Amino acid sequence: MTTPWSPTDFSAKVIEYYHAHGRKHLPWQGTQDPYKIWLSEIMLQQTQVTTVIPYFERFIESFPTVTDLAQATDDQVMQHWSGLGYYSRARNLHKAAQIIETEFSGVFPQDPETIETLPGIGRSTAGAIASFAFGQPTAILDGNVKRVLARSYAIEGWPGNGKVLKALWQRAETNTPQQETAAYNQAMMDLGAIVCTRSKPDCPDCPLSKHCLAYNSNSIEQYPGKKPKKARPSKSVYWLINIRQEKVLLHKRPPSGIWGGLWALPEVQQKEMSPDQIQQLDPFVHKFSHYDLQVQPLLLSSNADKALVEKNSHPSIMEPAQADWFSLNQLNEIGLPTPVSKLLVKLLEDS
DNA sequence: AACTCGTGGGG
DNA sequence: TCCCCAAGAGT
Repeated sequence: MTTPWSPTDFSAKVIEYYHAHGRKHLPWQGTQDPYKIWLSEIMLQQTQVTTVIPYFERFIESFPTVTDLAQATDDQVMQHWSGLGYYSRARNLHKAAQIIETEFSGVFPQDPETIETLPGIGRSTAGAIASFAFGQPTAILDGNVKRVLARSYAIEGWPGNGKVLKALWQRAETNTPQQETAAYNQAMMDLGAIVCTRSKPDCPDCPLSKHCLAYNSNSIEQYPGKKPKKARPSKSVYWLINIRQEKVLLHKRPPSGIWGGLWALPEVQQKEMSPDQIQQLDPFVHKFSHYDLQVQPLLLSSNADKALVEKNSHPSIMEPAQADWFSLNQLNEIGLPTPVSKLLVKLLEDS
């Protein structure tokens, strides 16, 4: 019977791993600038490191400080997030930058409770910023830490479950050391990303294997518990492609809902145009994590009734979407959903 | 508590 | 190809 790690021995092993093998040269490391650390933490939410790196570099180049970000337009910010997904992150980031400017005189708050009041920053992200930027002894609990803790202490159940999450936070708080917290937090994520991976973990080389309850009971695969799977629904829509004088008509999507704040092709559920006014392009399926979107792109001929298009493009009369015409160059200055961007690029290549 | 919110990597 | 899920947060 294996005895579990004591919190002090656990954190000592983890910190030792940081000095020997931890990641220290990612683009947002080697600085204590809270703005850069904050930006990286937001981009890294549910997004892999290799995906984030080029977005982070471009973003910092265009908006080097929180003041630059606060003063940027919505479209500028969304353009820099285009393709990264979870666009509420970008809208909340922009809002938070303006709050920091107006309510905190441009100075990033240091205590975790205040940091967590900013939009888009939850408990774990607040803990990460407070420890990395300000050296505070705050705990984090991202996917990596959840996996390492669930295995080390054989914490059963899916982390999305409230009780399981509470148990994981309890263990995270207990094990987070008061000293060298930043090194500990970074190393926990490094262990999860490099050694304690979700498939084929490298237990023989893990500094925590000696007292890892899952490893020593040969039940690594049971931890963390898996998310219950559900059927993915499917939606069908038409996208209207209306090109006049080298410009394409786009609509700005409302702030809430899918692709909020991005410019997309006008979308309708049914087509009410006569067949001679439209050309059906190749249909395709865009797969989200929670549903499939079946898209039938419709290329409108130049004599199609524009008024009809406009009418169909506004599902709600109460809240008409913002619409505008964009030239090819202007498409680089706004946020576009990935499938819209791909479709337009393909269309322009063919013509 | 359960659901929503993107996209891409890797098995 | 299909499926899981990533440095989670908001509602």
